Amino acid sequence: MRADARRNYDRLLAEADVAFREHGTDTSLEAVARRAGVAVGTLYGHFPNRRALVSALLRERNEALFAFGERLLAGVDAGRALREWISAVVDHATTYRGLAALLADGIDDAASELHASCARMADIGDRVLAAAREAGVVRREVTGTDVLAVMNAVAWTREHASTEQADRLLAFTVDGMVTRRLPGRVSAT
Amino acid sequence: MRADARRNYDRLLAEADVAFREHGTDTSLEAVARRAGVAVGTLYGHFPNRRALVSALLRERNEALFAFGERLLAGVDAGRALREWISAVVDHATTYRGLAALLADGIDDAASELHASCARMADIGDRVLAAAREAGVVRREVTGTDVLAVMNAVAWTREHASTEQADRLLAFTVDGMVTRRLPGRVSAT
DNA sequence: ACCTGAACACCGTTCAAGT
DNA sequence: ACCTGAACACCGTTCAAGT
Repeated sequence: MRADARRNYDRLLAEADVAFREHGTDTSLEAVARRAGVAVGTLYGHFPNRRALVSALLRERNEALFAFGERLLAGVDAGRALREWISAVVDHATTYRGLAALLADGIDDAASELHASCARMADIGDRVLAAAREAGVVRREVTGTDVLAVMNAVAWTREHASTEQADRLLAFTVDGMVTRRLPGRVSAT
Repeated sequence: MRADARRNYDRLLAEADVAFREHGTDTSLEAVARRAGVAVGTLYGHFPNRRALVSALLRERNEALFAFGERLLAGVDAGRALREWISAVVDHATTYRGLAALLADGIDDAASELHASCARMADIGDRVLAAAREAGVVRREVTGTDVLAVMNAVAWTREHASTEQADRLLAFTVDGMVTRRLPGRVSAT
């Protein structure tokens, strides 16, 4: 990669991060290019579409998330691992407004640049869930896609209501998935 | 209202319904006007913005929903009433793709054309919830906004995953909100 | 090998001019 | 009282022409 290309690539990523943080993933790509001091064509040269840009921005963050998941799997408390995994993914899906929708759609669309990381997330989720099931802490009918569905729904609720409200929703749902329940109190997440 | 104005108004509503059903609430208003055989300015004359158009389309549907809610309140089984109310609102919020987001945002935005109907929905929800609480079938910490949050989250999940998946999510969440639980089975909704 | 920027097709919204 | 359609400002995406 040529030195100037590298510089443009980095600038585009940096400005995209700022814009996504501020206006969500639906922000204008033209504006991103403008703020990066680059022609639109340059942006499209590096990132064929919006998802590719999002995907590139999430790269390191994804690695950290997956590593965290593996660490949870190596731990002992399967019930706690499930809760913490869900929380971690929700946090991740909340990085930019609009990201929850991209991720939810990415899992079903093999052509999406986000598909690989979605699949990886699903895989870790399956294993965390399997461990929790084996430990007898989740109901047997809970599936991996159930877990994905809660995570996305809760992330979306953070965008459209509040973090607090989303966490309450999460608490009730996890409680409905869990085998035992503390009497009279929503279980902590 | 002049006769031609009335005709344009009706045509716009009809075409908007078709377009919203097909492409969601984010569809092009220019295209709606075009298909209605009317200039864009005419559309804006009748409906100052997208929400006003959605709101007008939902009018009768809203009335039916509210009437159903009142009927539920007059019934006897408070637990069943809560479940049915949630289901009914989820169905309603699923009329057009993108509607769940509009409704979720509408409750907090007093200036939104959808705010009044959102408030009405919230009010009925509060009363249904109060009855369920009095009957001892829901946990005491469940709030009216918790109920709103589930409904919106589940409606959104219908858009981005599937009706089946959304209904599973709903079942788990309601189960987490409910006082008693059938052993080993997700309760029906 | 990469960048530029004009080109095309589309959109939301407003408003002077018409009837 | 209502409608028209041009006008303005914006956007996504492509691609011939440059370096």
